[in-house]
Amino acid sequence: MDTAKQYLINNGIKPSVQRLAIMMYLLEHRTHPTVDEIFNDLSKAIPTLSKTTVYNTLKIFAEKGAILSLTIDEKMVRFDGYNQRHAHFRCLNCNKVFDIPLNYDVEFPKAEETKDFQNIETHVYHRGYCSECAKENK
Amino acid sequence: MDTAKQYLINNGIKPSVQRLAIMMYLLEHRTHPTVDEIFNDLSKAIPTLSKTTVYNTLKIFAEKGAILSLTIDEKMVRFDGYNQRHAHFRCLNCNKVFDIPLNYDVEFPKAEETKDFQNIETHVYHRGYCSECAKENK
DNA sequence: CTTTGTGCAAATTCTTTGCACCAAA
DNA sequence: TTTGGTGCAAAGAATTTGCACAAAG
Repeated sequence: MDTAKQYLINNGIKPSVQRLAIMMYLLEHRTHPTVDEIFNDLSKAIPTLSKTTVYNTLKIFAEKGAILSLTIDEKMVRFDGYNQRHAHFRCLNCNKVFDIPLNYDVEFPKAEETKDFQNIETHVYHRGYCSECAKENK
Repeated sequence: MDTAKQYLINNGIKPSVQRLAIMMYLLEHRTHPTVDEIFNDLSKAIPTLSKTTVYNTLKIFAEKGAILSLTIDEKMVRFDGYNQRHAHFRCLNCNKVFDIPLNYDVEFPKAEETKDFQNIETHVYHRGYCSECAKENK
């Protein structure tokens, strides 16, 4: 709770009840939640919460670099409050997103054409079938 | 043209006028076009073309593995007919998507939790500012 | 006070669906 | 004729926008 508050301040984000709740939610739920999931869960505790605020807040968080917005899903954006290096895996059947270890260094290539590019984020995504769904598809 | 036709057949896709045109478009335009871009450009040559057909067709292509669907963009899906290993870079300012070289091997990790996962596709995405936009932001 | 955040409703945009028509085997 | 592809219009779903109100300093 205080950790989340400090984390927001460190990232140049003014804490509010809503922002704190959303940040804490992301820190506690490593499930790459969607806007809807966050909204539905937090609405129980904060009945006045609006989905617009969830959208606004997540946008600010991502812009300030406090969280990562994941585009691995075709339909909607997902969010990740986790700050350690890892890759993602989305199951093409059940659509769940998993964290998976990243054992190698992902470096931005120093090619001629891209040497003036300013790289901010690097993402590694895998798509396939998770252990559960791979079993069923047999 | 014949190449595209053969390519479709090899991937188990029955060629039609529309499908051929879309496949050729993707092979000729390495710009990771969106549905709208494909539709607008091809409408000139095929005035009866419908956006639904573009959607249908791209979906089939991606399912059969003939093309790659890219989720690097927050708003819409992009498509890539290129079949060699490479990574992508999206400019956060101008939103263009670039191909960038992939100099290292991206392997699926053999961790305990993911050992039964069946990996189908691996994507490496970068986000940042392209040379043009990095210059402007100075 | 003044600035900034919140939340409702409406609008926008991308994508999918239902269904009728068309084309090829 | 039967199967599968195409295309229109409508529906659906995620996200954004405009604006009024509330909160914090």
